[in-house]
Amino acid sequence: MENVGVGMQFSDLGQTSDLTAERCTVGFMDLLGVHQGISRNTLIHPPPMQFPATATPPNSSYEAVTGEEKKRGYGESIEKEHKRNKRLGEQTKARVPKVSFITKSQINNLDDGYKWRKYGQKPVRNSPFPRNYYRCTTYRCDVKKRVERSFSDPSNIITTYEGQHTHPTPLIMSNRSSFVSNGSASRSHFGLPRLPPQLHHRQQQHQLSLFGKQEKGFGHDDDHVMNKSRTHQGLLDGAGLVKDHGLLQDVVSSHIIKEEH
DNA sequence: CGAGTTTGACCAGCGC
DNA sequence: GCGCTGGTCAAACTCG
Repeated sequence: MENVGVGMQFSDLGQTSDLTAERCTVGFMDLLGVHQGISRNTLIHPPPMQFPATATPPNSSYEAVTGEEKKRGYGESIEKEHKRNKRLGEQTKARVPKVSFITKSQINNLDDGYKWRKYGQKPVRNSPFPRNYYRCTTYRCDVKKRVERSFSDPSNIITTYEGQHTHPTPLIMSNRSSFVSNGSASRSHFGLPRLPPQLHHRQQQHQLSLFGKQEKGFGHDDDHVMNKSRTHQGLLDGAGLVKDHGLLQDVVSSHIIKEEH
């Protein structure tokens, strides 16, 4: 598992301080109110699922850009976006929570437990990879996300979520027994990516590594699924909710690079 | 047939 | 004013 160092700048109410990646992770978890069942080695989960559907996002803003990205101009684009958002924010007085993070993955469209509908695609300046625009398909939920592949490191997926879900994740809404008792429960119930066959095995191994070493040694795919189900039960709290909010599976290595409100 | 994707067109904001 | 760019729309298309 890769754990790229993150040079993070955390600014909250005017205070700015440098944080290590570890501190950053913990801090983010604090912000999200997630403390239990996550080891320090656990990678950051995609944020939108961290926010309870009705919760107010953390009242702070920070940005974290990997040194590499900053060197190569990504930080600059964020600055521009900051300016733009500031402008728009001043105009509208209704700034939407916006969270960006980098995910290391071979696939573009990670299944984070929500249903997304693609509504646009644009070529990115100075990048061979297009930017994709998605919108939550749930009725009256206006959350959007942008997904683009990092030009500096094509294995990095830059995802930006905008807004807050007005509903629980489908993962949470689903009946616990339906996927605990049924080994063939759909991947979406677990928030697992529906992978193309050629990527399936690789990604699955990647994901399994997130659940601990006890997963090693299960060679058969069905065993993978079944044991993954069991492992997931370990991630379920008493109410049948997933402690990792259904995201852990999606993140091979992700780093929050920005959040703003 | 419904849901999702693709893709060209359109619009607004910004910089020059 | 004009061109560029990011974001969105919507018709056509694909897929299950």
